[in-house]
Amino acid sequence: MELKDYSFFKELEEKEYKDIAKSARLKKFKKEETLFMQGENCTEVFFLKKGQIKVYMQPESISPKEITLYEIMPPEQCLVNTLSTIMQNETIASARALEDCEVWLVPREKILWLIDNSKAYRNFKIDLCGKRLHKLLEFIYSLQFNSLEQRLLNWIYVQSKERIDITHSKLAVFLGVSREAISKNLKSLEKLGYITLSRGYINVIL
Amino acid sequence: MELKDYSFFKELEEKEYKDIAKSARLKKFKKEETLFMQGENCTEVFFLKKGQIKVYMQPESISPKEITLYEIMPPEQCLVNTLSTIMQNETIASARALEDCEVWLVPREKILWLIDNSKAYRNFKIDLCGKRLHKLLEFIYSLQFNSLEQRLLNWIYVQSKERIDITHSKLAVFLGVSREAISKNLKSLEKLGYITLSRGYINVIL
DNA sequence: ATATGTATGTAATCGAGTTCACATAAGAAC
DNA sequence: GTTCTTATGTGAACTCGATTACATACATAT
Repeated sequence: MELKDYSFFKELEEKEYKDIAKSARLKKFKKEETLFMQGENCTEVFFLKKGQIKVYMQPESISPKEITLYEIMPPEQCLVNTLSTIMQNETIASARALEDCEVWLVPREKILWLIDNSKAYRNFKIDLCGKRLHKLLEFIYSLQFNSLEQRLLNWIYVQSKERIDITHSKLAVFLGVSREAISKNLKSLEKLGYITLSRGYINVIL
Repeated sequence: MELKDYSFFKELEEKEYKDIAKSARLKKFKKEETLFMQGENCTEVFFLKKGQIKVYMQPESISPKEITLYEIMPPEQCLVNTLSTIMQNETIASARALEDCEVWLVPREKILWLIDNSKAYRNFKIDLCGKRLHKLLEFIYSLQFNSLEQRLLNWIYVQSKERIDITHSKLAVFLGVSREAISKNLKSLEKLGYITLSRGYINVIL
């Protein structure tokens, strides 16, 4: 996906778009590389060209634990990154490349200009913000009220694939629980007839 | 707090402000009354004149359980309410008056107009959004990584009062846990020397 | 001062997830 | 094939909070 393909640029005049495009720098991130860390202050907004990133939090203590807040692919943008950039404060979450990524970095001033001058960009951001907030609240809801079994089942259905390639280990990190708890609950979902399990993937029974 | 006291109105021309003020209707909510329920679609944005409201989620099943997402007082606005109004979708949370409230309801069109025409309002909303998101992520963090004892201690310090008037029961509903768990953990914080407990209030030891 | 309602303390039991410690199984590499 | 690595299964002990069921303490009204 090219920079000009972001819907809101269509509304801009050629000159204005060029100005923004010129200010953007393209950066590549290898799989597993960090885009930003919690505690850092973002100074540019990411426009994903290629790849997929995930945004997560880790406990203060050094530990392999983490919990995934959300994952992003083009043409989505990261709300945490945008708000940290605009507000010039520290992010509370981190972002990591899930695969090799290419990203345009657009500096803060251009984003501020876009917000003030592009209705399309404003709408894009409001929409982003609305959807992200909704999903974060759903996330809080599930942490608070759903059993792990229910969270797993939701996760499986959200994938909307018949075959999901993932190990129990990775799923455990994703959901922020132990691997054993994942194995046990998946087994129980298998007994209930929702899925069948194999090494490295899950088959969803429709 | 009067409608005209909201900072972003100062930037508007008299005529523009009058137009918005005219469209707003003042509504009173008694303590405990519901401002909106999860599943509803907000059509107006709340401008709190007086009082305090809380935004919370409840499980689907009928139960007295709930978890508080945040509380609001003038001149804050509710992000969930704003986004539901703008995006015309269902809220995933509910709001209730913590005390007798007075609220101006400003219709959707005026909010859209403000976003497009008032830089001050935009900044107000971006700021609101940034702060709220930050707190929601902190909230997710504490649900995921902190023990109840730690969450309690954080809550106590956030109050930044020497004497906090609250019952264990209300605190339990607020944090979405059982009253017994609150009593036990408060007792343990008392033994650790952080607080002293009395009927109806907590004294924080500085 | 006594009665009443509400707040708080506490103990027993249960359930869900963690941690630790292995056992076993499936692929990949040799 | 055999070996090695990684994924999965499983059990035991443990922790934390939920639930249930009371006991007790405090505050106010009468």
